[in-house]
Amino acid sequence: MMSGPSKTEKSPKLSERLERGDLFAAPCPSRDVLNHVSSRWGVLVLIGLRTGTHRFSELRRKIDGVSEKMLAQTLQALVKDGFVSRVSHPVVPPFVEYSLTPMGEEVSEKVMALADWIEENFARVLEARDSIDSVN
Amino acid sequence: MMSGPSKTEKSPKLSERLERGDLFAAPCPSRDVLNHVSSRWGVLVLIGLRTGTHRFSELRRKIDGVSEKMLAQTLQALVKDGFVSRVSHPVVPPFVEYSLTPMGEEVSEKVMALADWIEENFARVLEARDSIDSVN
DNA sequence: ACTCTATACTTACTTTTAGTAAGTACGCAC
DNA sequence: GTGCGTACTTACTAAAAGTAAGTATAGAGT
Repeated sequence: MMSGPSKTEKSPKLSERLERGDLFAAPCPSRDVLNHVSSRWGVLVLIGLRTGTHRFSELRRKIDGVSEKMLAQTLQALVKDGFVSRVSHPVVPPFVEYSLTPMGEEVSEKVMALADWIEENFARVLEARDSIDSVN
Repeated sequence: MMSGPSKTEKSPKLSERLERGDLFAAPCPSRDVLNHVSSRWGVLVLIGLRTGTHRFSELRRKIDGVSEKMLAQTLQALVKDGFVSRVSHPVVPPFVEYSLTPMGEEVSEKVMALADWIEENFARVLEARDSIDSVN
């Protein structure tokens, strides 16, 4: 009767986990990167830029529902992480171009694969929700 | 003079975009699914369950930093969407088992691919951050 | 001349969400 | 009978996201 629960999974030391970049370790810095990429708007920006360079307001119109504040914030994080490049032309009115870096295109592919899967299998999710509701 | 900014990208009607499940459309319901899956803890739960069935507190210990509240909330969303199955044994103390459904294994693969990419390329992100800092 | 629009942001403020800590029911070991 | 462990839920607090307005400047329209 569950005398030895598997709570005693062999636990590699924290330092070891961090060296390899273990996402399960709380202080793992790659968690931040993952969060930027998989954040609500991060995902959509990475996918939105796949068709090429966009300026700020163009992206804002494309990604329905994003606020200027959040778009700016999201872009800043992605630029800092090296996924997006920002080219600002010092004219008036402002003209700034955003595009994917080579690295950005790589993550974008992964993110896109995930998003595509969800769009394609959305009907199955709806079915699952229905049958679970009927169980309760 | 940028007289004709490309703000006039041909915009398919909202109804059309929703029919195809267009993530760029704000009211698209698959955005919710994507958010559950790509949420901070959703990602880690989906990856954590890949090695097999876990009970609640086992997962909590595995995913360092998650609170009981958030783990419960995350699991509930994933169960409702049909990615995770929950089997409760009516004993005391409580014994509940969580595991990936076939559908859950499919998304988990995509999520895992993304997470793996980030862990493998984390060094490149750090380099990017450094060089950007030096530009400013 | 003067208002209006557009750009790419930032800033103050409000609302929503996440995180923290404690509580719960029950059995078992000590 | 005191404390531990399970799988949660519930208040409360902190952090994040969302909203609205402000900013500088040029060109279009009236």
